[in-house]
Amino acid sequence: MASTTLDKPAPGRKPGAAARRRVSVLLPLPFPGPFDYALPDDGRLDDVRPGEVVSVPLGRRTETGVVWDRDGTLPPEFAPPPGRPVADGRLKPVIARAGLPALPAALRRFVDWVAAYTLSPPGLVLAMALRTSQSAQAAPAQGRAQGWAPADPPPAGLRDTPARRRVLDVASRDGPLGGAELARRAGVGAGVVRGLADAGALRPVTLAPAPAFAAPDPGHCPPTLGDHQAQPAQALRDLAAAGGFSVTLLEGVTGSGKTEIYMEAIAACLAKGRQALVLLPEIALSAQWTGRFARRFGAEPALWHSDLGPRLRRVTWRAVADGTARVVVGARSALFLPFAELGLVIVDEEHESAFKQEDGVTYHARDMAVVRARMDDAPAILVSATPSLETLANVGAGRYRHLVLRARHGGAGMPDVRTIDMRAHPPERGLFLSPVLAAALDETMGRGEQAMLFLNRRGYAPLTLCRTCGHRLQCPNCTAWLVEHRARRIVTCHHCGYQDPTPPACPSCKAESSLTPIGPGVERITEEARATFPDARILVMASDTLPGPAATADAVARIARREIDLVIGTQIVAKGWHFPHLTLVGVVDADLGLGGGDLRAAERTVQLLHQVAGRAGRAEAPGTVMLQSYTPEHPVMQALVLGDFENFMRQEAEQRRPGFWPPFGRLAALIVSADTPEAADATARALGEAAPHGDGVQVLGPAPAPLAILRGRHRRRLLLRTRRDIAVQPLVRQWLARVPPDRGARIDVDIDPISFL
DNA sequence: AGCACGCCGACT
DNA sequence: GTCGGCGTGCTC
Repeated sequence: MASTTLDKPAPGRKPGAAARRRVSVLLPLPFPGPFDYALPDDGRLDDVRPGEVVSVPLGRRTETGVVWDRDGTLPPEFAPPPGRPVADGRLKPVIARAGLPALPAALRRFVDWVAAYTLSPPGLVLAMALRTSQSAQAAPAQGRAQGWAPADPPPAGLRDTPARRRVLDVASRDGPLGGAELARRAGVGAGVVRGLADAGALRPVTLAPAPAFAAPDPGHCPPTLGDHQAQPAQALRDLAAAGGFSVTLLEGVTGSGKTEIYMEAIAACLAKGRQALVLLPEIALSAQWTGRFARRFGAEPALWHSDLGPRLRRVTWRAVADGTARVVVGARSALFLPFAELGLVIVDEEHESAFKQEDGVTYHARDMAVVRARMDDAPAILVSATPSLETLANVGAGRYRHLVLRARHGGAGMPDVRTIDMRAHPPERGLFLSPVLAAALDETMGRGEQAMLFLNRRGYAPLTLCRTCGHRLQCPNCTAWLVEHRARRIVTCHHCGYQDPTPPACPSCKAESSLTPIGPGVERITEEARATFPDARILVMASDTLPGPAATADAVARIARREIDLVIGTQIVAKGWHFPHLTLVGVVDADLGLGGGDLRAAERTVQLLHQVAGRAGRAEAPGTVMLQSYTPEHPVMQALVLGDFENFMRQEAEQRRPGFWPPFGRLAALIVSADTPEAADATARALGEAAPHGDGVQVLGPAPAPLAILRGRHRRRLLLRTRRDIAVQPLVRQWLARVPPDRGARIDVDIDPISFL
């Protein structure tokens, strides 16, 4: 964008007659670019600098925005088209500074980059960085506490008593303190302090607010590293100490000690006086992570995620900006914090698809973390036991460095993974656990060890069918079945949240007790396990049975205390939990997730099941993993059985390379949604006709989206695929410009789509 | 995103 | 005769 921050009056012209001095201000609203404002005539804001947060008039309201500068930092094909400049006479003046710390240049460049890459209005990206200012505006600058320091020189003729002596000693030794605290530490009553103040021996001072975050100490409790860890740990320390942008993949099986190794990089970063950011895919993991961090560094990290309270959010945001928060651990939104001196970015479990934000601005936090690191000229570390093919391809191309931890910590062996061929060992009719798995569970619990059943499906059954007329319970708003949740006596849609009491009779033919559950969910597996193992202490872990991070942490603690014999869970159990007494993991349906034509179905299944398998056998007892499958010969099952992830990923790469599928090509998805199928079709057809074409460019679709109706909106999809050396953004931008906007139909763009629904 | 203006139905 | 529905358009 052409407008620079401060256009000084052209030399030789009279100020006033010349162009008014204007500033670009980016507002946290969905406009295509920043707006220009005049500096007020009184000169109050003449020294306003890029990044400063200001309030400006917009229409008849007042908005908070950021003084913006964009001096050609984006590659031209990424830069949004410049807006028409507004005539000087129509400029409104900036109202005032908002009293917030300025957004650092690296963050401003990052906001521009993310907006250009994701084809989002930059203001909406800025909104993520300002997600705190609403509350910051409301609250006045924090009130400063009153404290007392010894008067120097002391007033003449001060009566000296032992109590007064102690107060003055404490005040000079411990620095200025509040009256109550001073009295407490000196072991005197409040009257003594007041007396000294009245006598002029204590002078009132304004106390700096206590820092909200204690400084972590890199030397607090350094780990004793195993032989296999020493070298990678040193490599990461060197990287963080040297600074400068780089990306490193830290790969190591579960239990190889990846966390303690990358904490050494954090130590080096801290020692260098810079801040570190750690991204976790799910905030439920942060409790466990925070504990480890505190043991290593003697202080808690700052936490950042979407449901922090407004007060803590504000305090944290400011502490990150002024540098008192040295280490932040958080979810993807932490990428947009105003770090004063960011020196390291870590993405743990980098393969997790939870890093992809799907609503609002759609971005992949792993990829944007790398961009953020580049903006701050800092190293990035991607961590995983099962790295994504994208990251492995970057390693293969020499763009990323690679550190591999081979051994498992403490000498524990890798779990023994086998398949159970469900064709040869079918469960009894109406049941879902094969006799082989049931026997293994029985034996494990008989030895006093813990077992786990994994099934990535919530509820009782994924489909409910009427035996009389064949009717299936379907969501009224989506192309999806209603899932029965027997414990809550409801049927619900997992896509839009619709729910209804479980109908007593078939809604179609009115036949009584004719509705039959088809297939298993965790609730149904739990029912089966209760019947098979009546004495076992069973705990169910699913997102709808664990209402928050605290409940999740409590469940994990109960398992660790051996109050549970059998854990039955969905996705949530796959996370990096430490279960020291768990020795058997049974995967109820290992084939689940392989169907459905998703580009990454196989990769994701391997990653998920490997992660689940990693819960087994961490301490002395070796673990066993049993995969119930109808296709045990499938490459996914073989990769898990042989533990040969590397070979599997190589094959996966060779399947994607010829068709230029990611990571060997680029994708952009266009999702058309409208109230009626006709409106959706019309816009989808118009997009299809205006589709870009050329060498290395291909458009697939339009086609009904797999979820053809979602939340009552009819959806169509188009997919743009290009060679890796062709950027999709300019193509999509021009493409959309060729299609006239149609009221009622909406087009959402998803760059690098992960979900194909 | 707000907040206007703007032109068609049931009410004091 | 008005209050009010939310459709379209604008905000430097």
